[in-house]
Amino acid sequence: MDQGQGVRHLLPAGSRHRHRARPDRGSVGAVPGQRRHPPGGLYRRHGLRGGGVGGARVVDHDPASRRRDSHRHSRRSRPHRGRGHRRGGDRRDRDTGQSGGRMTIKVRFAPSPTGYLHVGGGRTALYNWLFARSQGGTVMLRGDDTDVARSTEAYAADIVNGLRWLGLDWDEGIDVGGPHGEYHQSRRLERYRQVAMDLVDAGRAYHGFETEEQLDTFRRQAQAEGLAPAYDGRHRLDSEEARRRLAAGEAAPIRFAVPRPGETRFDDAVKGDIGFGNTQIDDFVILRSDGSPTYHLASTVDDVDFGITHVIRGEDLLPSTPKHILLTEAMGATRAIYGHLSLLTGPDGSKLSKRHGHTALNAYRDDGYLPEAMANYLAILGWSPGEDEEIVPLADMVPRFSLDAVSRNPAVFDPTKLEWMNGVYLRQLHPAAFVARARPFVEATLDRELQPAEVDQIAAIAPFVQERAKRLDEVGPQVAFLLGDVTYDQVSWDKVMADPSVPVILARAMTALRTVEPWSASTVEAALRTMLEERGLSARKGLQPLRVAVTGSSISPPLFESMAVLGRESTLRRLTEAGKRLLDRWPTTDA
RNA sequence: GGCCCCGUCGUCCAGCGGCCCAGGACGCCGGCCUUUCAAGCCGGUAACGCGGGUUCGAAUCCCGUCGGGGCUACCA
Repeated sequence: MDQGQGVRHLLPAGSRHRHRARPDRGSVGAVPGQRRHPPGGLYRRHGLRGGGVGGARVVDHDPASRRRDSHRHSRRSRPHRGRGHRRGGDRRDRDTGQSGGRMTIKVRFAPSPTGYLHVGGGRTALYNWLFARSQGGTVMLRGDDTDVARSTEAYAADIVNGLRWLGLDWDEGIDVGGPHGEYHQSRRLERYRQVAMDLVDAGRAYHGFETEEQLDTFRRQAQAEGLAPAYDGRHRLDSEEARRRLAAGEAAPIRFAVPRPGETRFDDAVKGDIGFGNTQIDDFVILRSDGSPTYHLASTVDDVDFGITHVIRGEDLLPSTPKHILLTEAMGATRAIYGHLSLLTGPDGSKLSKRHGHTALNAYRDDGYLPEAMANYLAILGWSPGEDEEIVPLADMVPRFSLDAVSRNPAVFDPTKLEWMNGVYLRQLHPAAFVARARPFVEATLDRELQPAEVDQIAAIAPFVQERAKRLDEVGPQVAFLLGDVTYDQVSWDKVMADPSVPVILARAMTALRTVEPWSASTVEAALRTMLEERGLSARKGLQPLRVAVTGSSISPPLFESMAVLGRESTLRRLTEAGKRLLDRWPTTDA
């Protein structure tokens, strides 16, 4: 077999040590012997005690991990995660799982282009990136497009764009190329087939001729008996007969022969020690009867071939991790370190999905969220930079990131907090940058491009919009009054303009404003305040009608600045127009 | 059903056996500021799921229980 070929040279010397248990370091409370072998609980937790006929036998072909197993520890014995421990020179070792030497870590984003980039996918990518960058490792972007029917170019493009938008980059991958040449799984089909065939030759996999009924019956029965509904290969044909049926032209998928009994365990980089009894793992299909690879095969082969050292992914893949480990080791390769991130959920606690609102990252971009805010929020959702800080730009996160500081709890995606954070980032923007970022949104509101003079007008009012906006898509409506005719907001008009004092206020304001010289926010303010005083009006009462008349809404940027930017002529025209509307007793909207 | 993961304010995070009648942030409530809306500032509300055990001492360790979630395909 040649499966190992693609990997061997990618694994630096010393990498065999990486599975060693991370030492219990320095914690006052650690009671080593006891903690490492929790009384009784461990096996029960993994379901290997009850009726444990064969008992738990570790089937493990990797000497390094066998050594690891000899002082396996429960997740509770994970090294302390406190701030003090996260700093300093020992962090690298703990994160990489190695206890000596240096290993170049390599991670991958492996989205499948069967949909838009999901916020959860973005977060996973972000954590991968943060981890790699904080460790001086490399990042790869792979296209897991084995599902030909559902994969599209458009989705693939959306994923690349979304990742870039978030501020991530990668050293090799589908769009940038790299030393491995081809990063699309759909173009590596031959390789997967070869691996599958080699596995068959080695007796680690077989052509499965079981019928749907057989499988169905098996699962139903297992379930009825309270056993794992994991197909155990009982209908597997001997290779002689299988060969015969194949030769007769029958198509059959290739299944991996899971060694049973046995146990597959691993030290998850975020969850700690996890084990599965092999009876829980079915003889899963690795190559479909049409010759295409399943996710398990393609993904595992690629992780091996591309030298991925750390597989950091969503917790939904945790139950299939033993399959990947078994496959990897059957290929003669060294397994990667796996780290499973808990899922993002909706307010109801179930996996984030469309019914919870937007799940596509691009929807947030279109709603006027800043990528900086999005990245920050996503990072904070499940990880804490410490120091009670939450506003931490991506670049600052890098040196502070640590995988074992990642939370094991699922996190509710809270758009409200995202919005708050977006406002914080919006306010931090340089005014010119704010205008530049807001411009497309204003153009979208107007449905046309902005003239240079209009951009200048917006720039003049922008600081006042910036300090109150939470999203970029609020800017258009806020500044629209500057760019064309006013549109009166019905609710505002009804609420403010009905008062009998309004016509007089409008008239006096016009008189006051006609002589203002020069025309500026401060002179306008002085003139209007004088007018207010003469009429004995409060600012609250006297200014609102002017606001509605000039901006069309009772919600607007500050009035004096708005008038200043609008200009005397337009301001007076709008006050006149509003007055006319009142006289006509025609207080409707369609201006 | 089986397996796995998870359980601190409504939400996110901190907490690593005494510094905790639990801290920060969002939200919410109240106040200040104020030309609207915001922003800002000040204050308040609110949590260790439950039961045992270990210990002088438990949010922290152990066991159990309950609850939530994920997976359980020739999808990924």
